[in-house]
Amino acid sequence: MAEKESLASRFKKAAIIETLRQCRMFAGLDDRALRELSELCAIRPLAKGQYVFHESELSIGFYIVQTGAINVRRITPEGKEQVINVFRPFDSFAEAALGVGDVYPVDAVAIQPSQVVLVRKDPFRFLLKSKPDLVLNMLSSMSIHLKHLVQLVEDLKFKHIEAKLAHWLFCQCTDSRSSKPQVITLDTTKKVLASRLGVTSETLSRTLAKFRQEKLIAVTGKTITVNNMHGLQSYLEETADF
Amino acid sequence: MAEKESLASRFKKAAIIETLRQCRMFAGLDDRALRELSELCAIRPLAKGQYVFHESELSIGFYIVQTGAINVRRITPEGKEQVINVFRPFDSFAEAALGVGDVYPVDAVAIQPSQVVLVRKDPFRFLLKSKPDLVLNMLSSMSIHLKHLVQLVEDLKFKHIEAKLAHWLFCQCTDSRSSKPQVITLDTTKKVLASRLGVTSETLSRTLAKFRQEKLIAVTGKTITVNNMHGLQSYLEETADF
DNA sequence: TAATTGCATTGATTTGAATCAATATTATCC
DNA sequence: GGATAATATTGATTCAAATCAATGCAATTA
Repeated sequence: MAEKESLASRFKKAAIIETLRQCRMFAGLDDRALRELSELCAIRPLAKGQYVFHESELSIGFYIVQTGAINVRRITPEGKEQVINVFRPFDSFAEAALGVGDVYPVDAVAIQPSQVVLVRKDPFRFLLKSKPDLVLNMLSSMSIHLKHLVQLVEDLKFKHIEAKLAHWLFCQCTDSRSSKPQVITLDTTKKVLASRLGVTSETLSRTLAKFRQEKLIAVTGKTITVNNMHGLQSYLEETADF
Repeated sequence: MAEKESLASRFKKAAIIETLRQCRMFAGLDDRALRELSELCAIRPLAKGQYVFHESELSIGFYIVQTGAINVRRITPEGKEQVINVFRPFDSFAEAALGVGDVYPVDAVAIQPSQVVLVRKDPFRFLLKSKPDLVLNMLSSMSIHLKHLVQLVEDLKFKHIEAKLAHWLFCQCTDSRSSKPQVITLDTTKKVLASRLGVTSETLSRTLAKFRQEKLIAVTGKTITVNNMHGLQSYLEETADF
């Protein structure tokens, strides 16, 4: 009996650790840190329509969605606009509860049968206090993630595929000012890269061919050699149409 | 003379403390912590159109809006403006400057006469070590920022403008499942919304007109009333996975 | 080795959004 | 208030990328 419970408990803990690992806030932490963190977590199963918490309720921590979907209705401090956010697996919500403010300023309700992981506030705070390197890891990891997202947005916002690709290549190069050839190795298929740049694989293929013809790059399988970074940059400055 | 300066200085410090107190990142910190924090801050008054910092500029810290409004954006190679976000009083921006990156990845410019509080990077880093609550608030702020960016990417990744706009409207609604009309109030111009969705203002205008003709929405100035959320959702296609 | 499968390249055609352009409409400033 | 600028709508045209389609290539498996 006790053995069975222990087994179930261990299984739950593993599930919590996996959820934490996939959450943006904890991405990049090592297994030991995640295991320590999981000690202060709990799983809450929720029926459709069930509240995770109500507005003005005393906050006990923040949550990460494991399965299902949670609808959080916020009221911003200044304006009256009520912005809804639907949180899906591995999204965290109610992070504001981490502050010393002791009530939730929002409602959170499951719009599907769901499971959420509760990260208890006080033990979390205590853990951070005793593990300064954990803090630095989290901050730097989130900062890097933010940077990546900003860059992704930049790539997507370029109008022409030539600029998107040139910008992406530019950002992949370790030394973008160097005039020496730089070798980039794709860690995914070209299909995925195309998707990342927001174009079809055919269009990416054509653009790589174009750059190849202009001797700006050389492509062999999954390696791209940038021969003329300056030439590529001209696609960033002006999309001069000939 | 010295007394006058001291008086002005004390007044400024009080203003900084009040700004810090109202900023999400520092909400709930006690007066002593705020006073300590204010020691590493400075006030910068800005004329309309004046830059807080330029892209690629060496970062000296991050900022909190005190009064006015700051437009964080980048200028495309074609010389067009891409709005990342408009920050209003007590919003913080350029927190990414705290990470390893030592330059600002964007421009920040005052769109009204404004005042911002600069939080200097190096002394802040030092302070973090001794103030765990500071860390908690930073974590929550960054986590929320991440969520916003992820949503922006989602908007941009849709292929058709109809899907982008439908998705955006969907995310703005207080209750997306309700069949009752939902009212959304734009806090920016339609130009900015168009930029956010990655299209021209003309295209946004046409798409709003299209949705209006189909009786899905009603538009009056800066308010959009969603009459038929279900009809809008039919415009959502499959989301590209990356 | 041939056969299957998934990825990549290249061509022909279509289409959706950008651009160019003209005109409303709203907001801002003397 | 009226003048001026900024924003918004609508139309005609152009163009870049998607789509449709065929083929090539490389890796896995029998």
